[in-house]
Amino acid sequence: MLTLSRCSDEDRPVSPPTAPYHHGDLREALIEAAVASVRENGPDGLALRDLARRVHVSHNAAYRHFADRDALVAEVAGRVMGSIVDSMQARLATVRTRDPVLRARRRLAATGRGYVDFALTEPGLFRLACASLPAVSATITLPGRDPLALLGEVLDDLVEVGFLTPAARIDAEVTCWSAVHGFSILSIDGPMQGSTAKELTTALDRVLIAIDRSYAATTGTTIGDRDLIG
Amino acid sequence: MLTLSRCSDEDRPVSPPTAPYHHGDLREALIEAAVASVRENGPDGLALRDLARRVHVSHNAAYRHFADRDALVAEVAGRVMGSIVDSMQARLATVRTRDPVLRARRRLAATGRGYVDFALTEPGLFRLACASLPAVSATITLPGRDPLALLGEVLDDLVEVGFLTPAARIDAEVTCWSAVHGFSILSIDGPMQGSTAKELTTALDRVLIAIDRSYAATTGTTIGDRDLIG
DNA sequence: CGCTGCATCTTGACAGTGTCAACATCGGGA
DNA sequence: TCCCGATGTTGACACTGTCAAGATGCAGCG
Repeated sequence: MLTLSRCSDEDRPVSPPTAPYHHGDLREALIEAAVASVRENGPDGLALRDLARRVHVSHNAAYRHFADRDALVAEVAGRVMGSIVDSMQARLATVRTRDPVLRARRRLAATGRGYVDFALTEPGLFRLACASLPAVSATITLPGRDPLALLGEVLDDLVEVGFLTPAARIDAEVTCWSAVHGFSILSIDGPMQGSTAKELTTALDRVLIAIDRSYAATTGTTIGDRDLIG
Repeated sequence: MLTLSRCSDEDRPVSPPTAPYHHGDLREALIEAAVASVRENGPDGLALRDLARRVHVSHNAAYRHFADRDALVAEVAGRVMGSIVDSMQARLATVRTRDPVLRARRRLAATGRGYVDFALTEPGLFRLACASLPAVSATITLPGRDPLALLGEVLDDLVEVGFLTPAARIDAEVTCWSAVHGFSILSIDGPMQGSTAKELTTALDRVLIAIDRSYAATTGTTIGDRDLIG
């Protein structure tokens, strides 16, 4: 084997045909490449030099657009947060119930389902978002792209329709987010990995029911355990 | 600055006085060094070569005791799990209540408090355990060293005293573990980082109360919201 | 007591990574 | 038109994990 012939560092940064010296939008291209890479190889597989190769640009070109590696992953993590919001909203859109109380309760459950949907569908990206959570929460999350904010709105509705006591509303984000986030982790990396989709669904139902029941107790609302399912 | 004078690779692996060629128990020394390193610099700061320097041994010596880096961190993560169990048990030991039902409920809360205690006290080690959760759950966790198993016992007690319905017992580990795990994450890396100890305590109380209330509802037990506090 | 086998540790090398400094190139405003 | 600043490139350095080969010392056997 030729020892030096394939030093990957010297990979031609010469672009494919018709590529100008200045890349069209290198910043965006790098982010997209990063998303693809994390999707395939998980957060640990992310390497600036590898991204540069994928985009046909020299290593170091990224430094014109990101201060360092962490800045890049923070940006990607921010986008992932946005995608999580999308996933939650997709589930929210499926709630058609008219009755205000039941509707609000089902919307809370839908929020959780959407969150877990994303974790199960994109485990690599989800792990990245978890691992770089400090960086993300340091960043100003764009309005409408923050899962916790969306959760907060749904919880507010729950108070408005009288299902949730204002006292119990305090720190409710923590409880709810914890439940679905923890469930996601256990599902993709913990003892529940390898479970069938059906098993996961019913387990998640139980978690969501537990939350619902907990809040019903604050106002003394009588509920049925299958209210949230269907 | 002298450019080459400090190539750290050539750091003398010559041991301090009185060190034999064969290290006494290199494996254990490496693990302890790893714990110290993670405690200081977090999971990402962990480097085999750095550990070797700390223990005054050449790089590569670790390979006689661990297949690769991942094996080392898996071992460390396993120990961390054990420490988490210790922390939970420390809290369990403080529950002195006689009344069986209230005792079982408080033991569940104590379990959660112990888990969060560890996360707040040792955020670096806690993050390592989270990040390498897949590796840990692949390993056979030693009996009595598994947080989930301990949680399971406490939950069984809750059924025995009639506070928790057998039906609600199903997947209860997931709900409970998710709640405290998620709370820990939010506290050390999420939007709650920077909160005072008091704020965190009352927030955790609310989470634990929500769980308690949820389970009380399954058997129709009437409870007071301050039962778990004090 | 001496020799030999083997687990343990060391040396040396290679590929890969992030990051800094210096240089090249292009496009748009004076 | 020219020049300057943004963008991209080249080259280097320190650091990492990991493999292959050699050195070393203990333990057990003759």
